[in-house]
Amino acid sequence: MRIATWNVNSLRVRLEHVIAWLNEHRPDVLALQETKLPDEQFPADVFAELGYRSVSNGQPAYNGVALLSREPLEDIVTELDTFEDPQRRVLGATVGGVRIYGLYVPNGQSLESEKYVYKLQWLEALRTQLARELDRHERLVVVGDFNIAPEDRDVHDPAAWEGKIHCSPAERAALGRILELGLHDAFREFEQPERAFSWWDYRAAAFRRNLGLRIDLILCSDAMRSLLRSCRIDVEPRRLDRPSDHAPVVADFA
DNA sequence: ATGGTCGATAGTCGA
Repeated sequence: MRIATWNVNSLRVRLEHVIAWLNEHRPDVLALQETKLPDEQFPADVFAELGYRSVSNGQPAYNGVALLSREPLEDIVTELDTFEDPQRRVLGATVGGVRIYGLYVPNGQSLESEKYVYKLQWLEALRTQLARELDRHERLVVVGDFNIAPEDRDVHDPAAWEGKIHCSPAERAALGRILELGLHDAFREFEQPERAFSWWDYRAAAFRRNLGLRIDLILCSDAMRSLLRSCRIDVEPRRLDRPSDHAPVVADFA
């Protein structure tokens, strides 16, 4: 089972990139973030032609997540049960006996921002929800744009980013508490190239200089880790014209 | 060079 995640930063703009990528890589499940589309404008028919069912949890202009799947998506959830949130950031479904969550974790903006408080509260509610899901589902995979670089090796310049948004101790601790539930960062289960990132700022030629962060993650439960065969970041779509600022991340399970 | 670029949208906000 191939599971992938991609923050597309507007599905309207990136639709042709997503279509091409689906046809080339044929994941079983693709989680999308920042679709920036209300559900009624989600191009479900386009994906259906490619053999993908889909579910959208969208809103206009901001946020928005979706799941595409070759097999039926069952028991869909669109909320964190313990966190009232008008922002559309969560989509969970069961596919072939695997519980899958696609997430767009709040950015947080800066440590002084109210959005940072919101981010940390949101992550705590996510922890509560994933604990409950693990009680019910041995096979759990949680993917998406976490807006947290787990470790300094996930940051192009750790000194410059020390204590900054995406890298602050509180954010990393919040992610750590989620991992302590019994989840594993699939990417780090394998030997990887150094300076491997999944997001590069549009400014200052950051991609060409590989000045990025690894903030797009695939987490998996113990049972899924035993099935995990590979995990990689596909930087190729970042080279295209009008790219998303994020690259897709792909994990293969037996 | 203390900015830079995108996307959604219609003057700015969010990333």
